[in-house]
Amino acid sequence: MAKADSIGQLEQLVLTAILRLGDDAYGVSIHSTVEELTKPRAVSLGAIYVTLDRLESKGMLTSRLTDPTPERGGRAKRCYRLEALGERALKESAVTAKRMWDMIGSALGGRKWVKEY
Amino acid sequence: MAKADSIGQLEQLVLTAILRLGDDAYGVSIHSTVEELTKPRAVSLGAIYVTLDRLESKGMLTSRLTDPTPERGGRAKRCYRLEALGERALKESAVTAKRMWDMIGSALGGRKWVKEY
DNA sequence: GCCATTACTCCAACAATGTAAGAGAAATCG
DNA sequence: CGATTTCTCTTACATTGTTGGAGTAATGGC
Repeated sequence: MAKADSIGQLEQLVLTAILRLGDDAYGVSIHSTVEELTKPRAVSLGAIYVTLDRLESKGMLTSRLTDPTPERGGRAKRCYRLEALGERALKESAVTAKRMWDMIGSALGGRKWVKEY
Repeated sequence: MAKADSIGQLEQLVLTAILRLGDDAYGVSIHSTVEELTKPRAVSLGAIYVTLDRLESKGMLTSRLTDPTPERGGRAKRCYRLEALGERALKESAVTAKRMWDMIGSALGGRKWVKEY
């Protein structure tokens, strides 16, 4: 393994989406939440599933299959749940991200250096 | 190339350090600034140089060799300068990082969920 | 029942990035 | 000169990112 429990960018984004989505975190909803974060950059659905698999095998999250919903095409979903290990890794990487944001802000003079967002 | 101008985690950290260091951005100083951000996680010097090379070949930064300083062992340094392309990529990824931070914060109830930092 | 359609999951192959470990060059000090 | 210190750069490999498409279920209309 690379190191303790470091995670990559997409992994962070995926964990964040799961945290936010709570009980309704499954492939497609996670995908759209992630794209909300990376906008305007797109992310393919496949990338999400691959990342989900890897995070699960690292023990950062667990999954279960739900019953199909009575919607057109609504088939069974695999819902994910954030585990303690995953939450810890997410928080740690978020702190680094925040420090970076602050450093950039102060280096650029504290003024608003970005209008979007 | 992966996509437009997306950059990885270490790349973001390195660009941030260069922005912050201004005229004194070279391998060793960048390394210590990056570790200040990732603390308590360590990063090897080699990782920094490799990343610097890659960023330079992408046109995100340029470098020049400086004259040696009159210090014990003070040899010539290769100083880096952030180019427009790099600054743009950094800002973009920083915005995503900030959105993630905010989403985590609101998902966790707005309370202070981390004491360190 | 069948078929078109929709929502969703998962795999395989490849590209980019992250990381460690160590070799090697240049300068100062005694 | 030789020891020491600061710094750069390379190699080799591990992990993560990304795409594109295959495959499975369920619904609704005919």
